[in-house]
Formats: sequence, structure tokens, C-alpha cells
Amino acid sequence: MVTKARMQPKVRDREKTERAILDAVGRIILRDGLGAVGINAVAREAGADKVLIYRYFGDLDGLYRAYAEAGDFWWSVEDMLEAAGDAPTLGAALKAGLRHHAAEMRKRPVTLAVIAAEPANRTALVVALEEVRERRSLELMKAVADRYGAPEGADLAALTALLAAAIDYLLARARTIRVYGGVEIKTEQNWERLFATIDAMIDGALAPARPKGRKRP
Amino acid sequence: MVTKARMQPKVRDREKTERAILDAVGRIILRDGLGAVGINAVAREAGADKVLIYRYFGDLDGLYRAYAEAGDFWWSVEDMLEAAGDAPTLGAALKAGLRHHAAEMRKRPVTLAVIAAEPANRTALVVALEEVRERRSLELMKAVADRYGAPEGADLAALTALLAAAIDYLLARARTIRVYGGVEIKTEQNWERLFATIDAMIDGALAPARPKGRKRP
DNA sequence: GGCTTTTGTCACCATACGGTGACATATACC
DNA sequence: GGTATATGTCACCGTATGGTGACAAAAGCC
Repeated sequence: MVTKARMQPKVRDREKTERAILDAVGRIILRDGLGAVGINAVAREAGADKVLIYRYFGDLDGLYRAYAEAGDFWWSVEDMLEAAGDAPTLGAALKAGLRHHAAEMRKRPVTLAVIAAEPANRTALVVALEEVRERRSLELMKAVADRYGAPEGADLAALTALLAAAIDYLLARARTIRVYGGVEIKTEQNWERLFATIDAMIDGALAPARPKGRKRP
Repeated sequence: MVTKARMQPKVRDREKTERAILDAVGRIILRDGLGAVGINAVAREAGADKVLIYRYFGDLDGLYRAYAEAGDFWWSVEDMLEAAGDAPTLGAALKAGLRHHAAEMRKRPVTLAVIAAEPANRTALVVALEEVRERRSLELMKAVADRYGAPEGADLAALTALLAAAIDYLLARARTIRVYGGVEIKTEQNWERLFATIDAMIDGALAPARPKGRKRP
């Protein structure tokens, strides 16, 4: 009779196991995308039995929530204000802030992977990150208004929403494609081009409304 | 002995079956997202045996390609130029064009669903739509340059890429969320607000570069 | 020492997936 | 009419998934 060799049992350390599981989630998101995260895949990647995932995190959603709490997925408002620094005008602060935003996102490839999967894959992790985004943008709006006052005749929330949406989307897309609408989006150099245009757009949106027909030079 | 009742065989009509299968693809994308499209799901939804999918389309990629060819996923350049109509300036044409773009996208929920899944789900259908997008934007750039000439000191490609990215992304996100960055994005009315800001951004990006320090009113 | 709890391992289950071979029969062609 | 082909139906296969119950043994507690 063939007796199956039992696996050499791991040393018992719940903390370590939990960390291994959470790390595995990050690696899978990065390598195969958020959609590839599943109980079996995580257990395999972590080298832990899947029953432990159920025991420690309840279910996949619980695991997502734990992962969302453990990770660093976003810039903080303080960081952002510091990046804007002593910008003399609201426009300058916005330009610096959006550059900072892009740089911080680039530093967090897992966040970009989640953003890429957001519209298609409404998991608890996605919801958690969306909440962070909304909270941050509200805080930031408030802080900016305190410092610079409300811009006259301009819609600051719409402006930042549009530009942040474009930046997030293009950064996420750059993970898999090289060109969008004829513009290279992969490298940081290419983004200089985009930021030049973004700067001009900001100036336009914050400029006092011009009377019609004054555009021709 | 129990004899299983055979299914009442369908009338034999390959064309009709193929259409039923392709229609099923669209319904699934719309209802459950691009990620839910699979051989079994499509066969079930179409009420056809899955072996017919293999026979008629080869495999899932072949099915995607057939679906991409059969469908109407995008505006045509002629339509777009007509929408811009007799806009007197490049800026006016751009504003009208982007509004047209958004309206046309809204009319094509399947396209929006595919865009939503694009970053996460690189199927043959996604690739096909990406190709359409790139081809269209190049054609359009050319047509615009022919009519209005190249804008001085402005990066037309970057400008349209950024604004189209923001619009596509927010429209796709509006399928599942209500607010982005504090701005409502669900209804067409809410979009009026966004378009007002987009107009100002376009004016800014197309305005001749202003000398520095001239911003304070 | 003896007991309970915690951690880890393993063997299952039902379900769904993509994919294939075998068969039945309506239709088209000679 | 007779035959080949196209269309449709069904029964499988191997694999993977999410999920659970049973067991072994280390760690903690009295």
C-alpha cells in the first residue's frame, strides 16, 4: 500500500500566515489582475491552505477589506498640500498637485491595477479604494478653498475630476497599451507632453470668462 | 428503462443561428460585462449548442472578431465632421465634436461596457475596438488639420486624447457609480456642468501661450 | 500532567468551465 | 430516388473553482 507523504507542517504563526496571504493578494493583482484573485489562487500563491483564508478573513470580501486596510494605496492630503508647497496661485497649485498625483500613482502599481479593473470588477477592494478617492478629493477641495479661496466663475471640482479621470485612466491604460488617440502614454517623458497641455487647460478653465468673439489674435 | 426525451430539434438555419449567437454576445456584455462572455454562457443565452460556436466561429476569439465586425461601435468621421458642421473656429469644432462623441457613446452602451472592461480584459474584441479608436482619431486629426490648419503652439492630439480619455472613462464609470471626485456623472444634465468646464479648458489650450506672470487680474 | 484552543493539512463535494467525439436527420445536389 | 453534406443534439472528458468536514498536532492554560 502506498502511503501518501504528508506535507511537512509549517511552524504555527498566524501573523506570518496572514501576512503571506495578504502579500499573495498583492502579487496576484500585479501579475494577473484583480480578476484573477480567488480563494484557490491566493492560497496557492501564499503557500497556505485555503481553509486558513476562510478562518482568518471570512470570505473573499473580508480578504479584500483586510487588504485594503493594510495597504498604502493613495497619497495623503498633507503630502499633496506639501507638494503644492508655496504655489502663489490656485492654478500653480493645481498643476503641481496633478503632477504629484501622477507621480504617486505611478509609484503604486497595485493601485493602478485596481483602477484598471474598477469599472468591470466591483469587489470590496474596489469599493474601498473608491471611498478613499472620494474622501481625499473632498478634503483636498476644502483645503484648497481655505488657502486660495473659491475661484471666480470656474468649477474647480469639475476641473479636477476631469483631469484626474484622464490621468488615472491613461496611466491605467499604459499598463497594456502604448498609444492612446495617437499620443504615447507609456513613459514619463511622453507625459511631459501631456502635462504641458494640462497646464494650458488649467489656465483656460481658471481664467475669468472671456467675452465672446475675442479669441482671434 | 428511462429514455431521455431528446430536445425538439431546431429548424436548420445557419444564418439565423449565427445571428442568435452574436446577439447573445451583446446581451451578455450588456447584462454581465465582457468578462462574463464565454462559450458556455453564450451557447446558453443563444439557445444554441456550444459545438455550433466552435463550428461557425472557431473559438472565442473568432467569435469576438465576428462580433466586432458585425456591430456598430463607433461614430464615423463623416458624422463627426458633420456634427462640427460650420464651426467657425477650431475651438468651436472641438467643443461640438466632443459633445457629439459623448452623445454617440451614450447611444452605444455595449461600447461603453467594452471600454469599461478594456484595461482588465484584453480580448480580441477589445483589441478590435482599440484599433477602431486609433484609426478614427488619426483620420479625424487629419481632417481637422485640413479644415482649420494646425493650431499654433497647441498640442491638438494631446488635448483631444486627454479630453476623450476623461469622457470615455467617466461615461464608463457612470455605469456603476454616481459620483466621481465629488461630481455627479450619471445624468445628461450633470454632464452640462462638465462640458462647461471642458469648453473653458479647450479655450485655454488653444489660446496663444501667455507670457508668465500675467495671470493675476 | 491533562485539557482546551489554535493552527495547519488533507480529502472531499457540487458546480462550472472549455473542449471533443459520436450520432441523428433535414437539406442540397446528382 | 439515392447520396453526401450541413446542421443540430447529446454525452462525455479533464480541469479549475468556491466551499466544508475531519483530523493531527503544536501551544496555551488549569
